[in-house]
Amino acid sequence: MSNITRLVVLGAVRQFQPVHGYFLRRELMTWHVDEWANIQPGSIYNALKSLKQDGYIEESGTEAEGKRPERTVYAMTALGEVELMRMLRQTLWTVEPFDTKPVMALTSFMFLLSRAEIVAALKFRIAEIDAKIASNGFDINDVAKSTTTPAYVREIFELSSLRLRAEQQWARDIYDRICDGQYAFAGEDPPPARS
Amino acid sequence: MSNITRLVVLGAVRQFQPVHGYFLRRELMTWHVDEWANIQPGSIYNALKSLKQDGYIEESGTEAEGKRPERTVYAMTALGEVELMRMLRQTLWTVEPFDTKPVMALTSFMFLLSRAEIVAALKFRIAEIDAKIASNGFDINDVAKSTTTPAYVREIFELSSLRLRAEQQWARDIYDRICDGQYAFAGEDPPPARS
DNA sequence: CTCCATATAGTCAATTTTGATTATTTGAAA
DNA sequence: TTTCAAATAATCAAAATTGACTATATGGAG
Repeated sequence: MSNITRLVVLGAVRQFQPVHGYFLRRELMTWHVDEWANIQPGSIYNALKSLKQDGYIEESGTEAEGKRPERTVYAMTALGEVELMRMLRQTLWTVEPFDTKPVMALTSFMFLLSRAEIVAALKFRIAEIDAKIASNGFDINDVAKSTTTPAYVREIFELSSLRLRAEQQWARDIYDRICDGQYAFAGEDPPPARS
Repeated sequence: MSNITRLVVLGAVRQFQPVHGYFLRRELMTWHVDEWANIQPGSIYNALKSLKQDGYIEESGTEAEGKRPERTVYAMTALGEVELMRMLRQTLWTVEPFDTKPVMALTSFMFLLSRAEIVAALKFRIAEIDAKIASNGFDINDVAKSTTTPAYVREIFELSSLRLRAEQQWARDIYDRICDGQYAFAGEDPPPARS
């Protein structure tokens, strides 16, 4: 499966463990992961199987509520904790000009990292986006040189650059808010209740 | 395969026919389809097979240049023409808040439709984006109500809305330029050479 | 009380995608 | 002139995804 599916499902197991597939399915659907990460219910069960096979999660038994069907319950392993952090960091420190899913997944689980790292990475991302936009400019030149490529393809890169600007604006906003103390991160107390 | 892969490959066959898989592969890679549509070479060959099976394209024979390996050459069928237009229209008149690929694919092949339809659809899209942004607002409310959903998930919708604004700006730009006569569309003469 | 729509908790076959691999040919350098 | 990297034109197994399907249980309407 895509890394995003693994990241989202592993992150969700970490957050809700011990947890069964159907719970994750319902919960993640309320997060609209089918829209922003293109994860369908079937993929969740598949991800659980595959994460288990890799030793990142383990079956902590089965249970049944009333006379409902049996449920397989999963929990993180130590290996899984490490892998989740690795995937999260990898996503945090990489800007994808065309794939919107990584930032979305990142946003859902960034509280697992420290405030300091998120702040540093956001700063990095803001600068990195300038670089990607510059790179798009060169791609536009390349495309213009090809005689077969339709001129319209240029518009794709223009749109990508505009979208990147939007993400940059968003990164700036959230950067400020996180610096101001909003949200709770790893190793911190829960945030003060908001009005 | 995703509809986008089918749309892009069918559109490319239409543009370059009679054409063999390896040409499409190279050409589409210069369009960076691996980046903006997540189409890998293998998917192109698979799309060709599947489009052929559906009767949208046909093998118009095989050829070989010098002592190079044989190449299978494809061309559109009448059915394929209709299907391409259907897919293109479907994409044109639908705004996807999270998936960036459809607009990208659309942009590559919109010249197959008439200028009048593109202009009308862009107008529609500009309004539709306002609606999607409003809808995001309600999703934010929903998410806020769930006690299990992390508050950060809200940021996903904020980011989506900012991205949609960017796409709206892009649609406005290109709308103006197309109204001013830029680019050539179905049933028009080629555009005057640009400086 | 009975019926039926919806919820529960998945599974599974078919379709797609990925990435590695194949087997030949060409071009350029040593 | 040999040799070796890169290009040509794919194929194929393995992995991932989709969406339809299963089989039971519950709750509410009539």
